[in-house]
Amino acid sequence: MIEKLLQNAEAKCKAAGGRFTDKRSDILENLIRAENPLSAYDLVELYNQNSDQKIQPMSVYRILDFFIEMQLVHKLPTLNKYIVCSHLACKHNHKDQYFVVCKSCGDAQEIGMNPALTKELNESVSSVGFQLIDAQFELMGICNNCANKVEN
Amino acid sequence: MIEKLLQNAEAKCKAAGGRFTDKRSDILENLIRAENPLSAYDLVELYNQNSDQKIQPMSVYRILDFFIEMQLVHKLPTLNKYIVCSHLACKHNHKDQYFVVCKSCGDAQEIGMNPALTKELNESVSSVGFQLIDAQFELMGICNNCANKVEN
DNA sequence: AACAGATATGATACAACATAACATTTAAAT
DNA sequence: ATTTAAATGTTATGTTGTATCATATCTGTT
Repeated sequence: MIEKLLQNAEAKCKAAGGRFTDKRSDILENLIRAENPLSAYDLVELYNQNSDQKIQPMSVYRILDFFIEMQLVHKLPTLNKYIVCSHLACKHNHKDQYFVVCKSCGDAQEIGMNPALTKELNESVSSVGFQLIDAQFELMGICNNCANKVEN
Repeated sequence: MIEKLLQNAEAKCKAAGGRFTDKRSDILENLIRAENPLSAYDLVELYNQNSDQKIQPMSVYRILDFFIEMQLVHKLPTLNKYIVCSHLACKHNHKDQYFVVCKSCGDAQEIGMNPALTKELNESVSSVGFQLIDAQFELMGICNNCANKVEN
């Protein structure tokens, strides 16, 4: 299963003229296996624990930037964490999506943007004199799991 | 004009059982006068340049947290900067809003969320098993000013 | 196969953003 | 006047991210 995702990722990188090096593959795999979004430094630690090789933060940031450009990874700026794109398995591109993040457990879900929403955002942004470049965003919420556990 | 905004802010803080100290007032005023969102360290510098008193980052962060709680200031996580609420002049509360940030000049505009959008977000979030807590978010765009200057 | 150019990583240092923890001051309420 | 809570001071440190220059690796061309 993960193997498939990695192969698909590799294909996308190569199609875009990028390489899919061992380090990139390992970092991506760690991010795929993670249940929650991870920070760059989380990935440094994970890699250095599980590999003979060592990696440094600078390299992880570069690798993350590369994957973000490839649209295989998304950054969640409110958390300063990174999450794998939920469409790794697909062939086509998904430009417009947003995320809900559980304030309690940190779980994040990607949500595809429906056309009506895209339209609404574009229009409202135009109305204040802007053109939309990137509609990706995050919302804060609580997942049903956590909502049931705590009565906060 | 600014005087009015500050008075209004003071009233809101006091109504919520908070104080509106000189430092808080000065920090808020600096943020109101700023044309763009400012970082906490920008505010430290501004304050220390323009006042006999000195302030430290820790205090600025505390003051910003206070104002965010009072809903007088918003944080823009993609920029790590802070912006005054566009409804400082109003009496009523405005919980749901989002922002467009110009990638070129850093200008940010607050946009009120219309009910249809709120509804759409709530529904889509529910559909992936979450309850929405905070619908505030940022979009990346380019303002017409900058769009006309550069042909990028 | 050897080279040239582009892509990727190594290594060190540092910048920018943010919080922890404990002490002191200031305001408000009795 | 005294107590209590709120706000700020102070120092240190944690976290996130980038600049810069050197080295290695891959890819295509001859």
